[in-house]
Amino acid sequence: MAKLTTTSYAILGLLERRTWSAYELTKYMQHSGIRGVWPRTESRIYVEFKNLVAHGLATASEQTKQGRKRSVYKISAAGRKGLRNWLLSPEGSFRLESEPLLKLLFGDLDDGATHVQLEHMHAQLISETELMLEEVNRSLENGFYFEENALHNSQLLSLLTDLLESRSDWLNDMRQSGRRKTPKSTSNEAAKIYRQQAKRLASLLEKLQDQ
Amino acid sequence: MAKLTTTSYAILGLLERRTWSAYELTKYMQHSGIRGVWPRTESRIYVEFKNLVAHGLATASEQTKQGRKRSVYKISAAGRKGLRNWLLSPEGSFRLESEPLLKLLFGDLDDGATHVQLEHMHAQLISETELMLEEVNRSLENGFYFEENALHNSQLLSLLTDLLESRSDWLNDMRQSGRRKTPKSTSNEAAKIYRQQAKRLASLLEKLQDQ
DNA sequence: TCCAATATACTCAAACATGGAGTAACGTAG
DNA sequence: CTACGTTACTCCATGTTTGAGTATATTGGA
Repeated sequence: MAKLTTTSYAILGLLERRTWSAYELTKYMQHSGIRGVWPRTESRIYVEFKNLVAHGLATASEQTKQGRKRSVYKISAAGRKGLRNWLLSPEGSFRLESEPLLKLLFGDLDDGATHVQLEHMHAQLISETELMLEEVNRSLENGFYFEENALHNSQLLSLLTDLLESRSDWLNDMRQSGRRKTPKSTSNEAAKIYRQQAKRLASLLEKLQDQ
Repeated sequence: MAKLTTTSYAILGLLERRTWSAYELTKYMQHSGIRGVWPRTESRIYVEFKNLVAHGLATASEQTKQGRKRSVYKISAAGRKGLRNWLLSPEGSFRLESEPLLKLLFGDLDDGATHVQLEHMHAQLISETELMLEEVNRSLENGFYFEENALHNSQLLSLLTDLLESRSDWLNDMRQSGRRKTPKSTSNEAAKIYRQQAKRLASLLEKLQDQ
C-alpha cells in the first residue's frame, strides 16, 4: 500500500469540505486556489482517492448519475483525525521551479536567448494574471465555493498577487535594461548588484529575526 | 533511451562552462543559484550524465584522482548545438509548491493549524534568507565561480530577493493580524480582500499589456 | 599510531508524479 | 442521425525523489 503524501492530505482536506467524485474534484482543482500552491495532475486524483480508501481515511460508494456510474468519496472519522494531525505538523517547504529562469542563467551562452526568455516570461505572466483575475471575478460574482475558508483563501490570494507583482516589476526592469545597449559590464556590475542584495538580505534577516 | 528533459539541459548548460564529474556537480548545485530555480536531487545528476552521453551530447572519460576513479564528462559539439537550441525555445512555466501554504488553506478546520504553519513558514524563511546571504557573501569574498554569467546570476539573485521580501512582508501581516483577536469575519472580510486583489490584478494586467 | 569520522564517488529500489493516450457511455446542436 | 463535447475513468512510460547501501581515501584526535 502506498504511503500517504502531501497530495493525499490535500485531497483529504477537500474531502472534509464535501463529498466528491474524482472527476468532480479534478475539475474543481483546475481553477481553485489550491492549484497555485499544490498543482497536481488529473490522473493523480483518481489514484489518491483509492489510496485514501485503502488507508481507511475515506470511504467510496458507487452512484449512478444520469446513466453513467461513478465513485463518490466521503471522509471517515479516521480521515478527519489524520487530517487535523497533518494540519498541525510543521513540515514542508517553499519550492520554485522555472525553466525560463533556468535558461536565463545561461543567457551568456547565446545572444538571443535572454531576449526570447524574457518575452516568453512576459507572455506567461500575462496569462497567469488573466487566469487569476478571472477566478477572482468569478468568486465575486457567484460567491465563494466554500464560505468556511473564504478568508484563508483571500489571504493566500494576496500573497500570490504580491508574487505576481514582484515578478512583473523585476521583468519590467530586465526588459528595460535589455533595450538599452548592453554595457558588456560583467563582473564589476555583477559585484555591485551582489553587494546591494547582500545588504537587502541582511536587513531582511534582521527584520525577520526581531519579529 | 530516455528522452532529454529540462534537467538534462540544465546539466548540459553547466557542462558548457567546464568539465565535471557527477560528484563535483552535485556539490556545486547544492549551493549555486540554479538550486533556486531548478532544484534536483543528487542521484538524478548521475543518471542524467549517462543520458547525455547516450544522446551524444557529452562524452565520458575515466580518470583516477587520488586513488579513486571517477567519470569526468565533457560537452560535445552536438551538445553545444542542442544547448543553444534549447536556450532559444520559449517553453516551460513558473511553478510554485508549498506544503505550509496548502495547510493554511485548510486553516479553518483546526484552530491551531494557522498559527503553527505561520511560525513554521517564518522559521523557514529565516533559514532560506540566511542561506542566500551566506552564498552571496561567499561570492563577494572568493569571487564568482563563473565570471561569464555573473551578471545573469546577479539578476536572478535580485528576483529571488524580491520574492523573499514579498513573502516576508506578507507573513508579517499575517502574523500581526493573527495576534489581534480574530474578527470571525468570514465572507464579508474575504469579499473585501477579493475586491482589492481584483483591482490590483486588473491594474497589473494593464501595466503588463502596454509594456 | 590507530581509529573514527568525513569526503569522495557512486548504485539501487520503491514509490510518487506527470503527460498523454485510450475507452466508453451519455447529451446536445445542427 | 451524426458528430462533438462532457462525464468518468484506466493505463503506460518514464521522470523524479528519498533514502539506503557500497566502497575507498583522507584527516583529525586519543
